[in-house]
Amino acid sequence: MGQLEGRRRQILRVVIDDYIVTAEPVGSEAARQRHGLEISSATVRNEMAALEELGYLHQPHHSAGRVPTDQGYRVYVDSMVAEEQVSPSERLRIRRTLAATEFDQAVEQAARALAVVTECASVVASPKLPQQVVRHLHLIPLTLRRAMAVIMTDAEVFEGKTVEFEQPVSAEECDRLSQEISRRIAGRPLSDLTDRVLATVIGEAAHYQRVLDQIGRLLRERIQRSPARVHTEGQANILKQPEFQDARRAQPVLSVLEQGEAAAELLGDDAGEERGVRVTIGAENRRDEMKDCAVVAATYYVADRPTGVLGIVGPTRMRYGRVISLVRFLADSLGDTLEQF
Amino acid sequence: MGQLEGRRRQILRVVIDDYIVTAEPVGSEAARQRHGLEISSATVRNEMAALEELGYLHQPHHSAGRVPTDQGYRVYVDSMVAEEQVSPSERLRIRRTLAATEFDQAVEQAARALAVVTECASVVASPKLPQQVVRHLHLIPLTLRRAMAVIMTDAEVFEGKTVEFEQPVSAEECDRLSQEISRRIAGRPLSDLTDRVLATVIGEAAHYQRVLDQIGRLLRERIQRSPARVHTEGQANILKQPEFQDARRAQPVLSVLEQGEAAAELLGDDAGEERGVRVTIGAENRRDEMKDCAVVAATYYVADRPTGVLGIVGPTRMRYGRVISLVRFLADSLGDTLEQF
DNA sequence: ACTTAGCACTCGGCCGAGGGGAGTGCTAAT
DNA sequence: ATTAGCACTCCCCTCGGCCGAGTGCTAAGT
Repeated sequence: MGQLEGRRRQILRVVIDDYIVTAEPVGSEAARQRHGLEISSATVRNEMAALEELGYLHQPHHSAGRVPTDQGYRVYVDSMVAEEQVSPSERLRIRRTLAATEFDQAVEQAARALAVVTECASVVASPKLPQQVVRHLHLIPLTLRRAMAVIMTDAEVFEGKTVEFEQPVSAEECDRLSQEISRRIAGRPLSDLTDRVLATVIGEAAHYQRVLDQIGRLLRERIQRSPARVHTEGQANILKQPEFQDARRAQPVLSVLEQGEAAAELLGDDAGEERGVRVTIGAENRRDEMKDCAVVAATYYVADRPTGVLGIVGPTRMRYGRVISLVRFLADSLGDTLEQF
Repeated sequence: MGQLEGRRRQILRVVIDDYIVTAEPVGSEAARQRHGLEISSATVRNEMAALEELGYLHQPHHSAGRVPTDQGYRVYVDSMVAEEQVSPSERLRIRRTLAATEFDQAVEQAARALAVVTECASVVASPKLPQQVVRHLHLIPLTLRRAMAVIMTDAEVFEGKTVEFEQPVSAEECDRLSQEISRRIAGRPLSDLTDRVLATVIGEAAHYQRVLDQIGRLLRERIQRSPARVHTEGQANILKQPEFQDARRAQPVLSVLEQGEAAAELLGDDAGEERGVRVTIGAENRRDEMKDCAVVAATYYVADRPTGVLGIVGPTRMRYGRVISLVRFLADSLGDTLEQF
């Protein structure tokens, strides 16, 4: 696809810049005036016609101004958007918010902060389980024959099914057992903990075999269903956007956001190996409910391991420069915060 | 507020029944026909005018049909709505869903189920902290000088701030300490655990004083801020309602739902001592963003102690009969589910 | 005294026409 | 290659008129 050369490029940029602010189709004269172009509106018109031909702009109807297409936004994001620095005061506010949280609320707070500053809906998919590293496992005795397993990883604490003992186990034994197991599995990623591994973990404690089996099963189930905790905030922000004034247009978008897994997928929770901010525009999204939305997402890292993914969902007409910076900043901040524990 | 006598009562009921289905102002003729009244439309008109005078109905404009007022819905809910039984197949589906969950997901699943069956937004405010009973506390060693406290109550597991030791503490010591503390505080409600109580809990272990202080502080903070975990589901359902087609009308409602505490308050998380289902209609709600909404809520009980509150938020025009039954059923089911752990 | 038929009236919603305005595409001149 | 000029297109808003649903009132009926 033809490289866009100087002036034409500039005009595309101007149109998009303008549209992002006004949410109205941009006419040739408006574009010229508002951005101080030194050429006549007729020339602008010619260029616009060419840009439409090339698929970067679209005309809602004959004799209306132009509106960017997904493809238009694509080249805008890839090569023309100026990243707006996050202001120091904002940086500070966000850092403070995160610093004040407890471990289990960091993810939630990050989502909230992101929603507030971007004025979009935010999604934070907390750690993909298989990659989390086990830190500690503890069996909390419920009765003499039952206990609940609580597992702490580097990124979250979760509790799971209760496990049953074959014979009564005292609280002290529970502790010993927990210690034993913890010591051996700590530091391994969850995905390592297959049955085989667990089986060899405690060779001697044969009569705890059943417990281990159950813990193994519990872990496996968790990992497979991988119900990556997803926090979504600021869904109501979507309704503030002019393109979503009609509830019927907004409804499918919110529905997808409400399904945690679907939302996480939008952020690219699988392909999320690459560093940096990913932008997915309109029809590029897998879900076609999202064809009028753009997703800006980044993977966050704890101790240099990709740990989770976070981002925002808004109309394709968004302030990419600002949003991209913010998403990057929040990914970094959340990573740092989690790292401190 | 004169008692409504026979026929007038019936007409109010008919109007509301009709409006709930059609979402259109109900005219005298329509009311008469669709519900087989044996009187003429003129009589119906007279009664309607009277009902309007009394404040039960409202006329959007001159020569339009009638629409129920909050007060109209109030008497409808209090004395005329026929509670629709939850169908056995639905009961079964819901029970199954809940039975299949793990402890930490029960609340979430309940919210989801409620949203699906009522087609409204659902809110489940998990346990009010002060009343939760401590089951176990465990210190997970992070380093030799830091540990994270994980507390399990009868209704949830939560982790809290890290605590710092004055001198190195081994993993085994951590366990002993956890045991010690757990044994003494287990069975008490969280609200009991003031500093004084904690101080006397372990008299001898003076050099752990600092740890206890920290745990005390942690608990107190948790209790005071009482960030009752709130799960909201089905927000997008609001957008399906004809009264919320305009995003500007829906936006404030969704905003409130997104703020967990605000949503929980709507359900009456404080006054929630009384058994049974509570219905709050339109302007009765504390938040005036909710003036077009009704809230149907119930407290759920674990082992006969009020534990949390759950309910739905929808337009005032809702199928109260069905929704009330469903909310009651889900409160019971969730209570049962939590009880099993 | 209540009910009902009849009727004039009111109001929202739905055209269809018409004017204004923004913006285009084309052509011809620079 | 650029630009001024111009006719044209289409949206949007408003206005008037019409239709229909529904009312309130009055007068007659039971």
